[in-house]
Amino acid sequence: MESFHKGLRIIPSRLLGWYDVHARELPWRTGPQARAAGERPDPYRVWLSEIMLQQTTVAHARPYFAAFTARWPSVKSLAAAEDDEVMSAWAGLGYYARARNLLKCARQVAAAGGFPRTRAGLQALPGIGPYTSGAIAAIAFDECTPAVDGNVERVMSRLMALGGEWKAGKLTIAETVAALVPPDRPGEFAEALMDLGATICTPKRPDCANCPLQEACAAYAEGQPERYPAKPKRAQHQRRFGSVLVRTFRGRVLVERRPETGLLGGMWGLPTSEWTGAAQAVREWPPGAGSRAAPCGEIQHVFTHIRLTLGVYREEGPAAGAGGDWLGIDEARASLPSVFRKALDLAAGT
DNA sequence: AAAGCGGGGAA
DNA sequence: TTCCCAGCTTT
Repeated sequence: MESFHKGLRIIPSRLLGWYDVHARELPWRTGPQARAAGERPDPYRVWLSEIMLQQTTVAHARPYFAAFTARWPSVKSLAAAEDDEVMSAWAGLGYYARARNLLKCARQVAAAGGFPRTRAGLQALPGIGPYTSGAIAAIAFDECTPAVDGNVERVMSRLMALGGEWKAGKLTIAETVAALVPPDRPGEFAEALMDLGATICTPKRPDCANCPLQEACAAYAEGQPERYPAKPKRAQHQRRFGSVLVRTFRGRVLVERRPETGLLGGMWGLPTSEWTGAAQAVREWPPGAGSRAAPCGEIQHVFTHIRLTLGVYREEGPAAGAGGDWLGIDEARASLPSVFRKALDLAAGT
């Protein structure tokens, strides 16, 4: 037990020493050398990156971060954007409640004249929870507070060889990390822990030979670090079926605004049927399809908890009923969430 | 406490 | 296929 705690105590210095050499270079990050030279992170860029990175890989978020910061270089400029501009710019990144909350948050922050500088103040803002508040407070404002994300949970569960109930393990991890945060470099400690999880202490086949914390790691000592974390299995996807209409006219495509809440809330969508459990729904024509609509195949798409198959129907000509919204084909392709972009691409290729 | 919420890459 | 990714919000 004593060696266990002794091992834990060396973690901050070992980790920061490793980070000084191996830190990932990321567009939203102020690296160890720049920090040492006195450069400070921009809270806006830290916040924007943290929101984009929620349950999202660095590779996926990277081009979106570049596009957003080019178009909206400050929280003030983002706050002044139209809702639709932001939702469309977010298209393809997923978890669209993040985009709605992003705009709400930007407007609150702009109205207040800047970001709150404490964890508690940050967490009161829309879209900022326990992890993100800690990360921004530590990275942008040097608050001595932990930032526990999936990477950190994995790293810590291995260091401590946490078996048993995962809920209890997460509490232990939160307490342990909180006690380890070094007051002089809280933000870099958070970044270092995440970098270690992303590059060394990976979910499968961790690179223990190059880990700066190897001698402090209980899971390494056991010989099977990949056994941790012992998370419960997730529920299986439900299967759903439906159909979708790609109606084009004069180089534009008919779209409709989806309800503000629920799946793909607030995004543009294509007219689609109810999604049911009956496979034959794929062959039933979507609402608004006329007599000249033509089936052009199926698309498959996986959401967090739904595995969806949609029959795609294409028709040329104006809508029979009341107008609706029309977007240029290219604009629609860029503004639609992935499931509808797939349908659009299928219809365009047939 | 549990469920809802996207999308894509890696193994 | 399965897992997981710099999680948060709502019920």
